[in-house]
Amino acid sequence: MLKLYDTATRMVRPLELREPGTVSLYVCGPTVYGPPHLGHGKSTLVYDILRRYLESTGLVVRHVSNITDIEDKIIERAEREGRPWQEITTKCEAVWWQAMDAMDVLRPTDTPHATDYVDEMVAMIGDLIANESAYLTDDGIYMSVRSVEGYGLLAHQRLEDMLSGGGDREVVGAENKRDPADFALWKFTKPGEPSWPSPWGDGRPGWHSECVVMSLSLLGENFDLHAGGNDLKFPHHENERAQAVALGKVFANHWMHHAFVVDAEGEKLSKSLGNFTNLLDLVDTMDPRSYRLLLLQSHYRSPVQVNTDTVGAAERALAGLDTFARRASAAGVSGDIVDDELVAAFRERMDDDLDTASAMAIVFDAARRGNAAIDAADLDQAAVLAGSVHALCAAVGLKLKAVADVPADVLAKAAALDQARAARDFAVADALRAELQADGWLVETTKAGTTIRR
RNA sequence: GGCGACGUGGCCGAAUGGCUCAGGCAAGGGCCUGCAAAGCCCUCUAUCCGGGUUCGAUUCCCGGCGUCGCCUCCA
Repeated sequence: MLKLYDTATRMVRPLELREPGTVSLYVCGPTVYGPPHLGHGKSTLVYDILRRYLESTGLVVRHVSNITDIEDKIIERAEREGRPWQEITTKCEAVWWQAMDAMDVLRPTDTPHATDYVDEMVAMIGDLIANESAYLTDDGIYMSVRSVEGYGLLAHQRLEDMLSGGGDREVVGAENKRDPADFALWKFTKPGEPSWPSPWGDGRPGWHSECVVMSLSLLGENFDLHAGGNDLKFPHHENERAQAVALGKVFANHWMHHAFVVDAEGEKLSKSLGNFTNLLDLVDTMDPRSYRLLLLQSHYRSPVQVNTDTVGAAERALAGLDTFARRASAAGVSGDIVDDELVAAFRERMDDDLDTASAMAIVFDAARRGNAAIDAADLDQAAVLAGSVHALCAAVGLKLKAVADVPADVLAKAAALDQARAARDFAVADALRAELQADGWLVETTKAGTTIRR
């Protein structure tokens, strides 16, 4: 069984399932107001890896990840550009899925949109007012965090300590709040802003109310795992939990948070980073699988640098795995047989808080031994290793390419190259190879014939 | 000011109270090859500093230095 670090208890502990055989997972999704950045890529890849791994062990994963399609940033951009806010959210969401598809990230089983759950949010806020956990002010409804037992569970700080420092930071909505730590559940609308009706006046839900309603609505109380970026621990997740707890509901059983994508100085990602402007740029210029492999070679709770150097190194490592897949296929040993011991070793590493780096070390080692087996013409051994490597890679969403896409004219040139070699006309053969290489192809001339790939 | 994380070889990056401290990238040598490439074999280099606990610490504790995160919208 998978053991995961739990932010609430600060321990690696077994992920206990509410319903045996099924994992209920909620991942905080994007606010759609701009192109996805590298950090979104890490987030979605980390949880895609988790999900695929769980599924590979036979579990059913109910994976809910929302689209936040109403939020201050969306409104700001709409106003700034003089466009309808829906135009922005629709466009940005389309771009989001485009990037997800490029990275081969599985669509969540449910992708609730905040705007579809406003009625439920209003109902929940009403309940919070009714039990005096929330109160009405001139500019909206606020949650009274002092009323919540155990507030600070994820922040691991007492409220007083959280509020005592911070230097010159401003307290949002200070003039209306009873306590500086209180947060907005409902914001009354200003002219020209999107709004929904409520018993207290037209307005829009606060961000923290969106996720708690969507997660509880789709997954129900006491769902297994709530996940997101490190920054969401506090206040976002803390505040989601506060609302559920105030209503007497049991919220997530386990909390998972991943570390950021950072720049060369170890600082959190700003707008553009490294040599990539955003996620679309990365998937356009590199093999998107190499970003997945880069993350697999580190730990999800460690910060990671994502730039052309690090992704490039992963791309070359990936090329080695592809080569093994290709050689195995050429040797006719690309079957489905797996080595149970390898799978067990792999799972042991994965089950230990997703030690993907060590798990991948097992895969690389298997690929190396597989290549050696092919060289030694030990095809039985090669078949088991090839099948295992394929299966283990697939378990973390990495699809190896056993066949390269090569256009007919290039293949024709390769055939000509082989004819020249057969005729021992090496001058012509070398010229043809140089031509192909000049066009960006990797050319391998072997006894068995020439292979071409990118 | 409060809370927390991190500091491993040329680079990235796991693990670990002792047994030769993964793996990837890069580098060097070799095998193979018409030559390359790919593959395989071999080699190379590390646990920030100072104390402490211990038979023994990179690992645990304390201190220092350095870096970063959260406390405000944020994956």
